[in-house]
Amino acid sequence: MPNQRREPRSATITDIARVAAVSKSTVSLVLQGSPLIKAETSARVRQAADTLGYVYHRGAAALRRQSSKIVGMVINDLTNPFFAELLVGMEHNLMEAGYVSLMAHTGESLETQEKVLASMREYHAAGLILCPAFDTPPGVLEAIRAGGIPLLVVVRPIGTGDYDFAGSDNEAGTFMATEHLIQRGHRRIAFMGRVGGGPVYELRRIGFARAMTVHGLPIVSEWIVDIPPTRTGGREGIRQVLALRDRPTAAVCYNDVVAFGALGALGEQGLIAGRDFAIIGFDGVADAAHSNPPLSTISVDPGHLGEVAAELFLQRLREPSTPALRFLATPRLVVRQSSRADAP
Amino acid sequence: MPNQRREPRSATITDIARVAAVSKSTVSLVLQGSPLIKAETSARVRQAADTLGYVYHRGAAALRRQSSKIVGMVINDLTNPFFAELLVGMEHNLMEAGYVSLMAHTGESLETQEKVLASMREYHAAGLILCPAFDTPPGVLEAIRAGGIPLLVVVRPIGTGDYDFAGSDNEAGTFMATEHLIQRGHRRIAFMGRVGGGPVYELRRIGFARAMTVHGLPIVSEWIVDIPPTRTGGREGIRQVLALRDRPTAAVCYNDVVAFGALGALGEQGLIAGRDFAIIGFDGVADAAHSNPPLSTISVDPGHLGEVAAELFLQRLREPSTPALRFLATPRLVVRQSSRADAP
DNA sequence: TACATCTTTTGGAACGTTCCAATTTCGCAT
DNA sequence: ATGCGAAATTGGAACGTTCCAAAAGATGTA
Repeated sequence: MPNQRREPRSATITDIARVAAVSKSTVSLVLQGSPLIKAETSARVRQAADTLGYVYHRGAAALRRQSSKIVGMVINDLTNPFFAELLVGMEHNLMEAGYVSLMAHTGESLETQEKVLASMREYHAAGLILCPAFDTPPGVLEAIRAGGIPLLVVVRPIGTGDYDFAGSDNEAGTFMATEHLIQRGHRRIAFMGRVGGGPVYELRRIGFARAMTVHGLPIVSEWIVDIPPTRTGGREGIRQVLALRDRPTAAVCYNDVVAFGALGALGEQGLIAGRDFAIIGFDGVADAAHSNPPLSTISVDPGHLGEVAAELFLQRLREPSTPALRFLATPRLVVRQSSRADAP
Repeated sequence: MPNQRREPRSATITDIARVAAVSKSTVSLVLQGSPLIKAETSARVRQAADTLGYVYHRGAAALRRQSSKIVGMVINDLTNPFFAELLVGMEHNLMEAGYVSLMAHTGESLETQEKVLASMREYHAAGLILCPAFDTPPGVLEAIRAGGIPLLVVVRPIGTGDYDFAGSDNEAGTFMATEHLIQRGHRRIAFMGRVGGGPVYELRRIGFARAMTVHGLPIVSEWIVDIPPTRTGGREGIRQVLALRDRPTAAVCYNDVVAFGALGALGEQGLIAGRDFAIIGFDGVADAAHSNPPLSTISVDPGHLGEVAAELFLQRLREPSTPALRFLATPRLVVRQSSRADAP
């Protein structure tokens, strides 16, 4: 019989006051650790609180002082380990700072994103961290800003306004990735991602294209493979690439998840990445070190990015009216098996 | 200049009352959709609320009616896709039911778990869903129960008390897995996981052992490989297994993550899972379908398990004093490449 | 017109805190 | 004893809701 024996009513500050024979104001001060209260009284109050099994009512406190320790986190896709690791990093540092995360998952649906954002407003979060769903219109930001609530956008920029943002240098990343493959001797290189997949995609594709151009290599339009940015997409992409006449010998993937799909599809064809074909991903999720074969990638260290994002956010909370903060993680090339062999 | 232009003070029910020339009681009733209020008045109130940009203050409401729509979710390891998918499933159904998730990540640390549980109590969550960290002592449950707050334990049972629980039939799962390998002709089969890794490990090992025994196969103690239940652990495990004299031809892995590590390590040795060695995982995470090679696994459909868990929890909230609820997902054998070939 | 009944609206006390202003208590010098 | 400044404590209003009991309005009946 679980959840039986429910307390008659949980103890309040007033109950403590009665037991400790002081006023509730005193109790409040003690609980806040005020130096105004005599040590002796303070001890008595704490004792009473203990025996009553008192638990602080953050809701009531938040109502009175107009501020909460809740931060709303809106995440687009937790099944992508990149976002999971990012979330863990953010949550960790926020918790460290005494905040607690009201989390909502949008699954890339604009509709649910709209819904949860409204909901977070009702909970009077101290601020919002948003990993926007694909194609989030700038109006969404305006709506939040109009509410006067601190907002940090993560990973995917939205529109052109100036808001706090933490992400990574996508163009530099794919530039490095592509250059790495070129240095391995590859000349026909594919780029696999969702065409029109927003600014992140755009920048990554541009970085790819720039590296190709800089090294005097042609960019064949068929090499820009249009697939959903998922594992399935990656599989599909490799199938398309392998079917091309004059087929590429390497592929830069939009992200690690796509790359994982690609590794799988190669294996299916009896090919080994890093021997028969080169694959490089983007993000640097933990799994990349353990895939088959281990995946070369452009790492932005998602966990760390999350922690930095949290710091940025906390800074914003401390300083509500300071110019827009912006952080771009510098990506790092991590070479593993999947791109190790030279081009044929 | 973000977050500027902050509203003087956000509109309250009283403001609406003034504008609509009614009492705040009326406004409250309207907002609750009470049928008591005349349609005409109701419209007027709603209109006023709109123009004021009113946003409902859930905190205040929760304080007054002693109940909240917050559910605390304590998750041990989001970097394991199993838990990420589980979380997504739970969160989805809870949101559907109008609840919002206060999420905290413990990273398998008992200390932070203790801390976040205390914190959730302060937020007066309507209930708690706990994916316990490894080796969580039963005392933790008692503490929560003493607070009289509905609790659902997920995935990992704790001690012997009767509390609401949602998990899967672990023994049946590894039994199936092992039997599947045996039917493929394997006779020397390893089991890789963290020895002493709690009840889930125990049951999975027992299922494995039972299948071996039932089919008259010996269980060699060296085949029970002791590794951390992570990707790295999986790599390490395969290395150990391959080094054994009389080496096994197949391995049942504690979970999919271990299996992924195993696939990677096999590849490193130039071996292909499903041709040179058979691997089967446990959990059925989405990635399993896309690994290299695709991973055979005992699927409990984590997303679905999450949804069911949420339903169980909601039922508990509706019926606070009903006997302990218990759900065990029936695992399903999913055969993919990694175990497809027959034993040599 | 007066009364009963039903519908609609409302005052105000809660919920558990915080914090200002005011009060009491204390220690100490006169 | 008395006064006085500092230290310690306290009363009570506020935060934005809900909801009970009661009041007010509307409608119908005798």
